[in-house]
Amino acid sequence: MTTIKDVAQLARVSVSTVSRVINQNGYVERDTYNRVVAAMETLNYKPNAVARGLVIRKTATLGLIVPDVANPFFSDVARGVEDEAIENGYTVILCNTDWQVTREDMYIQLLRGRWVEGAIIVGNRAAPEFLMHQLEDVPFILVDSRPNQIVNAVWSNNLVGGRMATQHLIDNGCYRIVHISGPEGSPSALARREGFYQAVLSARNVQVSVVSGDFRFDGGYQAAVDLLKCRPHPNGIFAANDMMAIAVIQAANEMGIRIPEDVMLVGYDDITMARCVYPSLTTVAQPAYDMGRTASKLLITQLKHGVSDLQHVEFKPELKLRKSTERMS
Amino acid sequence: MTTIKDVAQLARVSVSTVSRVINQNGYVERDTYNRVVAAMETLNYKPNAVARGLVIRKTATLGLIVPDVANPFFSDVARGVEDEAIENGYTVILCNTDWQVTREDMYIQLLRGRWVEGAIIVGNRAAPEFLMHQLEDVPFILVDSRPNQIVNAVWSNNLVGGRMATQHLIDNGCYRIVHISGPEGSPSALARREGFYQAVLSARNVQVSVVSGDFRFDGGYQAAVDLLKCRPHPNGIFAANDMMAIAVIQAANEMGIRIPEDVMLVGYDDITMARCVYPSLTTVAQPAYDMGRTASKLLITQLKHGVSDLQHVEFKPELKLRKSTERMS
DNA sequence: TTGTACGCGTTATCAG
DNA sequence: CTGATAACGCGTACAA
Repeated sequence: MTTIKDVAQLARVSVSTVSRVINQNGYVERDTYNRVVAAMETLNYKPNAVARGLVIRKTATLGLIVPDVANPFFSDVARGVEDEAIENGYTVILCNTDWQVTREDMYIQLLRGRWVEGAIIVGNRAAPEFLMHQLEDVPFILVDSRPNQIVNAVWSNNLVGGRMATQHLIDNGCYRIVHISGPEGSPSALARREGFYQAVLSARNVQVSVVSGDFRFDGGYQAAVDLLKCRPHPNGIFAANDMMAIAVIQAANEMGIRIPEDVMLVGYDDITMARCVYPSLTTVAQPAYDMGRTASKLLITQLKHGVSDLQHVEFKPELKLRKSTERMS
Repeated sequence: MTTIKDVAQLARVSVSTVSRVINQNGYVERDTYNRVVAAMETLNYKPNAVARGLVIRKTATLGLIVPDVANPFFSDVARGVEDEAIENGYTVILCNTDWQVTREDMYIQLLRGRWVEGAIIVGNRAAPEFLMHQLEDVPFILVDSRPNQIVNAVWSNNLVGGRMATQHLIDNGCYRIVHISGPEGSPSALARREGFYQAVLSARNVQVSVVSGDFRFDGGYQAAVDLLKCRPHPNGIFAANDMMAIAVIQAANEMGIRIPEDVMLVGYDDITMARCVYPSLTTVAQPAYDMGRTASKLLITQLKHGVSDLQHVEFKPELKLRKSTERMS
């Protein structure tokens, strides 16, 4: 391990001089500068970010809390976050909560201890007030969360999205509609469900029900099998995300139930695969990568230029029409 | 910001005593212990991991370098890595290289500076010798890399996998076979391609060619369109990963080319979606999550119990037969 | 233009 | 059982 001291010794200067050339501040003569640079080279010296962080009280790291990176939506968000971060010299710590508030909380404590400069919290379960309290003075931004007026957030309107999806089923003549919802406590899942209720409430002659899923393939598959076993089975399904919708397709295929003839299906997220499954999946699109990137950018801007006004960026959900809701006749 | 000093003051003890109760080492009387705990509670004190890291020279963080977390294979690996890490008190820093060695190198430098205790490098481009030099004394493990005898690694045999995939096409009567390869420099892509060559070499009367892809949907799509425009177009395609294979399906569908009737298709990875696309995708499976988890565990074991022997874990690739290579007649 | 000395928040080594 | 005190590696007044 080579330290600034070793460099100083080799270059026959003091540590402060070395520090000056590293940070490009203060005056240092051309000659000494070169000696120092040479010394750093030969020693293959890398400044120690830990020690440095301790004194300047900045770590140049961000915490990223997502429910599950293995979920395509969140992994896209994560990629956006990291891309923006690294371009600005920040590093990101990855945390998976599986939608458990206890894990969310655990990670927040951990990140605080690690002195992250800011946090990006995706699909959070905990209330914003609670988060503010837990994070204390570390700035953070919510992604894919419930809208609120008190903390920074980038989101897309899941209420409207859920309504659009459901309305689309109604418009296509579905009258036994079920919603496979996301995990309890996922704000976006909640909003989508609310949108579902709003849409069916203003419709007439539709039977509706909601079963709970977990945003994962397996959970969606189970729900779908149970659902499609019923007689009569639903003729319209709105799955709270694409993973579960695709699971529905899988289950339907195996059970010999045709989509869209026997049951129409709408998903949410518009992950890459949505257009490649069979039948291709009608879904509500959200720009995952951009959402992550935007959140990261907003947070970093705040970190660099001091506290700013409350930032709210809203992306519009967009219904992508595909085969899974195409009327046949 | 509250420090150990504040706690000490409030509890009317010295910082060393507070340190003792935090780290559960040394003797401390029941009474003082309680006072200290109480003080920590009321001040909402969190030990500072940065300062702590500086003195004990450990940061309890791992670096995770992947080509692209947005790729389902790598995001599964990432999830496995993080799960094992957090259970052992480690935190992980996420890095995306897009298969660029310069970025790989950049991140390694960065991680070294951050004093990560170990690194997990997935799908690395750089040579192991180079990595050893760059990482110096920070232990690391390779995932999904080219087999070698000098560094720790967990991998699945991509050579065999590639051969299996290709042989399967040959066995099904394909005689104009093309391989859409992964990005140049991806070790797994290279090995799969080699497996492809081995298989076709021992076959007779097959025309073969290789076009280069990038492991991404868009690249695969482009390649597929170009390929399927040819007359006569190939009647067997082995795509180096599922994302590209699914892109092939998409392109074929759009061009009115039937799979498997007109062209058979094999992918690689067996991502969740592989069974849900239409036609369902024959592919070579690798246990992404387990690979990540195993790598993480091996690395951590080494970190905890000191340097150990060279570790090589090999997972067996497994051909999953599905519709995309089903003979029709 | 350069060097000295102190402090960042913690742990660890000693005395007591 | 407890308390000073010296590190850890680096940035930065302040002095020279």
